[in-house]
Amino acid sequence: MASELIRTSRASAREGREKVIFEAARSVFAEYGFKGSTTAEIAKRAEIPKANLHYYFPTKEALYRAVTEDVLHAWLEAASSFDESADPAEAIAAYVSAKMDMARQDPIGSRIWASEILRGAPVIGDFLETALLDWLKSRETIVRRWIKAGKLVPMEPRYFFYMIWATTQHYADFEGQMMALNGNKPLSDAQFETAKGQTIATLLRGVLPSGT
Amino acid sequence: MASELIRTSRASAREGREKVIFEAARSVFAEYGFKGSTTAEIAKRAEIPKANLHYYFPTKEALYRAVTEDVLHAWLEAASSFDESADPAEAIAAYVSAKMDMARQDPIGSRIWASEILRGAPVIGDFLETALLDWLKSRETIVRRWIKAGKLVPMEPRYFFYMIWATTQHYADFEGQMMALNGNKPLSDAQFETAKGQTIATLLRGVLPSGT
DNA sequence: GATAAGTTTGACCAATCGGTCAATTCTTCT
DNA sequence: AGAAGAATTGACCGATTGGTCAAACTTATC
Repeated sequence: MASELIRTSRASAREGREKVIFEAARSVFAEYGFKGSTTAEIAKRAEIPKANLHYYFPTKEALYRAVTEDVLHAWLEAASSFDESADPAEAIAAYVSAKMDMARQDPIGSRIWASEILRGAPVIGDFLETALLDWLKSRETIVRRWIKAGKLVPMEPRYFFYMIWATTQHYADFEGQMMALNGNKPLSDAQFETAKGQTIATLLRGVLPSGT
Repeated sequence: MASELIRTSRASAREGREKVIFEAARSVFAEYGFKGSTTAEIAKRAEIPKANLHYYFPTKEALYRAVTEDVLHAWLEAASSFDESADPAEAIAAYVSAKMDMARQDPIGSRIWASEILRGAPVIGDFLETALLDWLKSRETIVRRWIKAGKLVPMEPRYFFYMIWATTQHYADFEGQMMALNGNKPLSDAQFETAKGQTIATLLRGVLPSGT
């Protein structure tokens, strides 16, 4: 009983320390990519000695993999918000909205993803060719069905998803550029909501048949 | 006369060697970012000894600055293809087309840009706050005029440009992801033309008043 | 063909890299 | 209190980093 509580407390203390390192690693990897990141810098941001970091994560690569898998997990969660049972406008709006919110709440995750792709996706390559491809194929089928039903304009679904991914990713990856264009301040909540609403509106108007 | 010719020949030989190093540097910087890149790797891709690289470019930073300024130059050229005298549909189509072609022809340049932004734009920061901001402001004015004239749907022009930048950039930066989703082959010319046409069509339908 | 300038290169340097290790301190359990 | 394990840390290791340098080699000029 007591031992269990204590073990739990110890375990949760460990979890806490792991999380501090994990978050430090996320920010460094997002900024410098895998090669450009150093365990010394990660340890510094986590405010622990470097040797202690290697006690929790034996290698830089192990830490990077942990961070990357977490990003994958978040991606899959957002992906599930594309609902085939809904009508196209609702499904697209919900999906874009979820991805925009993700970019807003976790820009670092998006940047790690971008950094991985830029480097040739050595770690998430498998995921792209399997889970992501499966997801895309199944959604293409849905979109094609909607097109046939006259609910969407004729198009190649794939490139439409690329537009969605591009735009939502942009709000995370190019935050620095947007800040420079916004008086060196990040987008306010109001600005972001405007951007999100307008993005959804433009995309929907772009693929919904006129007169809808 | 002879001396001039010879000097020219020597100078052009130098130019040629500089270009080899320059291109090697572009590919390495695009892949690993500034911090993750090494002069050894750049020298290897340029097929020269590292010491020789430092003869032409004294420091890694000098080489990176040269590469970055070149990217800026290309950006400005594409920017000029947004023609205020044209009608909105034409101006937007021409601009998106130019940016898509740029992403296709020089994905490495786009990736260097992205990598810079991810790292907080230490080198091109000034450019973003001056030239890019000026460009954006002037184009916002034009777009607002079009909106007032009823030629475009009401919107915040800024976020529309973000959509354009995002999408075009995506075709360069996420080529790896698109390849993974395309049987590990890059987009064919035909696929790319389809993507480009569809992107332009969707964006135009998204901002042109219905019945246009 | 001698001289000077421009170019190439292996050897080398201090600093930093990812990672190890043994000594120490802290926690938990009996 | 004391044994046993978990966690912490400074010192250290070989490899790699950006960059230097002097010696050798080319090229252009008289």
